[in-house]
Amino acid sequence: MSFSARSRYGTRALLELALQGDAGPVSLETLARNQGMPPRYLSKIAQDLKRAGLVRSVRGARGGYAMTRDPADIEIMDIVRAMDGSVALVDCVDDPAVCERGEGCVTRELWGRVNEAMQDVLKSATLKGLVDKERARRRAVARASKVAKKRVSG
Amino acid sequence: MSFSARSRYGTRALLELALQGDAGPVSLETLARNQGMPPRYLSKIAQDLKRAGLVRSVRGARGGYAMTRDPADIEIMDIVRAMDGSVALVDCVDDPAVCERGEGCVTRELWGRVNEAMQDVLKSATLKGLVDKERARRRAVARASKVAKKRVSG
DNA sequence: TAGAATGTAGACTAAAAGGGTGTGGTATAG
DNA sequence: CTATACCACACCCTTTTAGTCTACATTCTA
Repeated sequence: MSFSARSRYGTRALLELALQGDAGPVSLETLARNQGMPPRYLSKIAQDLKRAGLVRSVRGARGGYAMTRDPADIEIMDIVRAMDGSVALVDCVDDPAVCERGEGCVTRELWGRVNEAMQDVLKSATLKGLVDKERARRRAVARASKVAKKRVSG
Repeated sequence: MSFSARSRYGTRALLELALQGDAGPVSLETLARNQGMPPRYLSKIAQDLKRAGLVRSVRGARGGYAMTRDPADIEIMDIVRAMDGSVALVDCVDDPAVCERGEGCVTRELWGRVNEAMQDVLKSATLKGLVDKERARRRAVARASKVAKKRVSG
């Protein structure tokens, strides 16, 4: 029971893309380097993000990937779903037929509640939320290092 | 990202055990049969439940497994933890050292929130809760079938 | 006390999933 | 034309998962 590297990488790739703004497509190389991910693996992930319509690609020299929509309109849930296919902690939650125990199963109802709690967070968080937090964090870091320098030189 | 069979079996085993009440130990055979689980596999699971102190075992003829505490004092979280070791959706949530990105990672903070949401449900649900629901369900089923019979005969 | 019914221990295995690499393309800017 | 991208897809390795098998220890009951 854990998030796949796919989902985590996918989210970070999209985060990086959004951070880069609209200055033309960003290459896999850059995305991978900036976020510390295996470039070749990321290339597969990028394909899936593209298939899901979360990014578009530009081929050829100076190509790369770019956002297709406003980060505010991308729920993290969308990313996870694109990466892992489903976001169900237990199959029978989505598809009762999977289990002969069927509807009345009390444990299933429980897993369903857990599932829902998880998805609620995933749905309420957007890419924009991540971007804003990351920008704030970077500002804070920059400020702190300026203070540190001042202290050293002073 | 899904619950292991271990956790699900473990929970159902405990549920069945609690449903049986205090009429002496219940054998693996019975537990497995009543809940539709592979008996041999369940035997391993039962070992782990025992190691976690969630059940005790009685060896020899007419032996089996029995509860060690009030179902109201067993959180589903306890069971899942006993079965899967950890209940973290992503390692770095428990152990920051896992990831060189460290504290400031905004995605990590997000996974942490998801994790927490999930664990909240797992902690708030107790075995007693499951038992009560299952008893209620069975009563409802019994009532429905009585009505059906009446209708047929009447 | 024999033997049937039980749990205990741990090696073993088959299949799947997960994470990642490699190779040989195709498109496009300059 | 060529360097720089993406693209498709086969391949590989390791770990995990779910489950079985064998041999053994304990205890009830006849």
